[in-house]
Amino acid sequence: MKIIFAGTPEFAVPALAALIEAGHEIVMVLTQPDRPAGRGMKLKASPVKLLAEQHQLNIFQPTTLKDVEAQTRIAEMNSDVMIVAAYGLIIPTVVLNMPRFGCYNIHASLLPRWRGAAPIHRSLLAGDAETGVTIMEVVPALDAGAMVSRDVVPITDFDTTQTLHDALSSIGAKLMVTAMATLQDKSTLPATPQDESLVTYAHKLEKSEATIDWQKSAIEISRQVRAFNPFPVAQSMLKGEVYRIWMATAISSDVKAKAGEIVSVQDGLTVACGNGLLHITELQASGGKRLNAQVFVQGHHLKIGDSFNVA
RNA sequence: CGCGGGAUGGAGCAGUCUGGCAGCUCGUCGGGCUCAUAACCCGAAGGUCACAGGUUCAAAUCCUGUUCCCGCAA
Repeated sequence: MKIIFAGTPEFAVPALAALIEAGHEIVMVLTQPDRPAGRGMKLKASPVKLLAEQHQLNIFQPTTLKDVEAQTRIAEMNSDVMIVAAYGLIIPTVVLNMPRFGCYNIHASLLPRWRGAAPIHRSLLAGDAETGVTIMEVVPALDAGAMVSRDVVPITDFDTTQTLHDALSSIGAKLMVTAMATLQDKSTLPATPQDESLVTYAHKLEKSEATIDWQKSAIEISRQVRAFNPFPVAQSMLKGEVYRIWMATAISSDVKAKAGEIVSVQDGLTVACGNGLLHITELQASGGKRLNAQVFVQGHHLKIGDSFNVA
């Protein structure tokens, strides 16, 4: 089939790769314009663009899809279907209607739960027992289209946004390839509408949510740490320095100590919370690399009784 | 040239301000203790202090340039 692929970050890469592998004709790849990013603020190409370049695909990076010139270029493709995976630009209705079989999206949650920008983070933060991927029709309203297929992934106490992201993006790629095979075969894809009464929204992460409040329970803090790995990373102040906490698990315990206080430096770092203890296994000092907590302790001379700022 | 931190035996760090014997916590190797151990005791090896130049009687330390790593911001 003649496919237009619209995606930007790493999440979308496996899907594009799988569609190429499946033998579809990718007539155009839409991705966000190169932006200044990283240290030095050099222009940086999106992960999807890098893959598209490797396969010498037709790349299009408009700043907006609202102007007629961009819309004309897309219309000229005479595509069968458009696939959207974390593209990041609003797609006007006129563009949604261009491909013969319409427009399909890969979304990293079990819709209708967690529509919106940060579904993986929010499901982890909320302590959901499971998450997943949904393939659905793209409609003008945000992530509100009828659902074509889905797959469920359990969330463990050791999952992070990183691990779920990787798992979900590869599942999404498989589901989309299957969906496209059905569409090619039957020229139609059955879809069931979302139950509007179960809708929740996954709002974008705010930087201010990254600071740990040690008065919360260890379970909540552990979720926060894992939800914020690999970005923007949970952090806390100690002796005037910022430390980024990369990985931590909750321990239930009766140990009495003030919230934020270090209660053990054996086998990593253990810190008292409002309820229970947080066992930190990986962290990073400013200017330093992320380190296994045991190794970290050897050089940083932290003592029992040292305390992180409570919030 | 967006802002800032860093590079020191295999790992993580101190020492740099105020120039004067290369240190700490581990790891590794050897020995001891032990029924035994990731425990404890004794000992040893392991360094171009990122690279290049400069100042000095003397540079990890002060000055100049370069490379690489990290955080912020986006």
